[in-house]
Amino acid sequence: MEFSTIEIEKAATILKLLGDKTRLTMVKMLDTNDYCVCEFVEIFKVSQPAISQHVRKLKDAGLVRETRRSQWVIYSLNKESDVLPFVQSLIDHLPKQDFKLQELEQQGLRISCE
Amino acid sequence: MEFSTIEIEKAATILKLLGDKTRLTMVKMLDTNDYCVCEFVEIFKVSQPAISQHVRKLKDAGLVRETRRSQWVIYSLNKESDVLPFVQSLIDHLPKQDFKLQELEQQGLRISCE
DNA sequence: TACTTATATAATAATTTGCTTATATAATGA
DNA sequence: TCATTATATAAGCAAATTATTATATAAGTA
Repeated sequence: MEFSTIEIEKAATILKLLGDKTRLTMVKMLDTNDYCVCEFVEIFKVSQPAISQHVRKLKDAGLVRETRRSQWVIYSLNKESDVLPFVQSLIDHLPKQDFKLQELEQQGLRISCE
Repeated sequence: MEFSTIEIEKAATILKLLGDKTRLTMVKMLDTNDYCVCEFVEIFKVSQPAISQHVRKLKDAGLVRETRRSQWVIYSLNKESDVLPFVQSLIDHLPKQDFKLQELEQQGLRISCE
């Protein structure tokens, strides 16, 4: 076997989670940068509660972590997730989403909370 | 880029399709053997129409092909699907399901339509 | 031809999903 | 303290999903 394997049931759960364009894009974006909720709101053109609900599902699956930095909550990929290798091999097939970050910057909407 | 990429939207559609334990298992099984509907019915403990509906979704996505051999309809992976590389890299992480075939054979339920 | 076996399709019901709006909580700053 | 900004949670609703049962179609066989 080439790779470490993951139980079919667990894999199906992850695939279902990522079988949504918004969440899949979020995970691909988080592969190269951290993002706060308000940035996702700008990018995905849906309501703030909708975004909160998506990131919550990712968090419940252990795929992302959240860190509060003053009034913002920053989301990042959880490098310690046991399913990350599986997820990583999957998102490696997706085109980079860096242009979304650049759009944010051009609109002056990138958060930098230092 | 290491791999050929697949559009995010297309990827999300495939992941949603495979985000179901039954369909994901089917695809993993079809990676090493062809199966007919009645065999899937035995294996998955759901009704025959439920199985037909699952394989239909896989077929609509171009992931499997069907061949009629006398009264049986045999399903196989469509080697020409443009998303097969993506799907393949994903199911490579799943444990082999050969034991299911062996169970079928032990119960005398393996179809051989020659 | 009539019966059996294998499969597909239609109709339907229960559950889940993904959004919305309204509201609560948490941190910041005047 | 009070207002503002960022985020989370709750409630409600429409659409999608996945199973079921009933029925249609297709092939094989007596």
